[in-house]
Amino acid sequence: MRGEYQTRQKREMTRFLAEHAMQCFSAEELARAMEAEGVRVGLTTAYRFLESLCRQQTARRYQDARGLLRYQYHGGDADCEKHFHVMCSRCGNMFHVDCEMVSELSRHLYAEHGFRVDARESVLVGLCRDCQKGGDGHGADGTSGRDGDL
Amino acid sequence: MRGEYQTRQKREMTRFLAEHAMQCFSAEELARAMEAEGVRVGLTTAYRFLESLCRQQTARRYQDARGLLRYQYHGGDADCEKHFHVMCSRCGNMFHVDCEMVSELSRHLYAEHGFRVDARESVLVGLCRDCQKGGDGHGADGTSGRDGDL
DNA sequence: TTGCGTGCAAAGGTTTTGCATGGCA
DNA sequence: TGCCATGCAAAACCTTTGCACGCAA
Repeated sequence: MRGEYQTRQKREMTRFLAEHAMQCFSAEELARAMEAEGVRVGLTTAYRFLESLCRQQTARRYQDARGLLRYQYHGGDADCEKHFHVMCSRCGNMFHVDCEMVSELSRHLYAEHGFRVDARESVLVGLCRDCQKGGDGHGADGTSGRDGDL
Repeated sequence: MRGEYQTRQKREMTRFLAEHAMQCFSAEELARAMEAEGVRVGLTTAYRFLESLCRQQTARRYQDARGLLRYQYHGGDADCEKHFHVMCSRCGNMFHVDCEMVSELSRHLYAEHGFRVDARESVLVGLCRDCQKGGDGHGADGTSGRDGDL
């Protein structure tokens, strides 16, 4: 019989990510966060789970400023053609910016420069509002309660 | 005495990169390309050389779609605030797109969304002109004679 | 002669894979 | 019972570091 099994780990990771939708986690951060919730999840399992979410298009994968793979759960309803992905080089988080300039930019780059942009995969880098304020930053743990939109 | 030494490896790598300005190489690709030119350069040396170019601002470092570190030599005269960096997800090369929309976009994102973009670090992903034409692509070796502007 | 540069080998860190065991259906 | 899922350990990968030797100045 073919099909996926519902396991404790998957159920809990899914719940956790849904509760922290749009936040960004590396596999290790997720595993650690799960442990903090009282659910031990192996690193391998976290990797496999996050990869499967990406395959199902319910999460997005990207590399943060240090080259670490991080994942952002969006539940499948993120219409990523319509917003920019902006990543803060300081805290490592990624945000969505809903903006009418996205389509304008895509159109322009194709019409004038022949380049077919994939907005889902493109990431603008810079400083988010919080990190511009200075201070010592929040590290790149992705768990600081920030949500996915600027 | 403080100062840099001019060695055969540095001289040859510099020459090669200048001849292939704006093309993208990983350390391994560079080492292999040098070998093809009859100059053996250790992988470590290639890494160190490319990193030093980045420190001197004569090259830029980025990660391609597979997470590999790749370097683009631009000789220091690239005014990267004024163009987009667009990376082809198929061939892995990065191109510059001189475009007046860059500053417009930066201004807009800051004014309307509070995000301070760093155009030098930002990479738009998609398909370059060549790869849109289909065919089997050229692989990601960065040595296919393409130059850095679309 | 001095000390920077080189390249091998080894270490480092992240992600993936192999495999025996455990758990869902 | 039959598979799928899990997690440990090990492998795979890319990149960086340590160190002895070579070479530029």
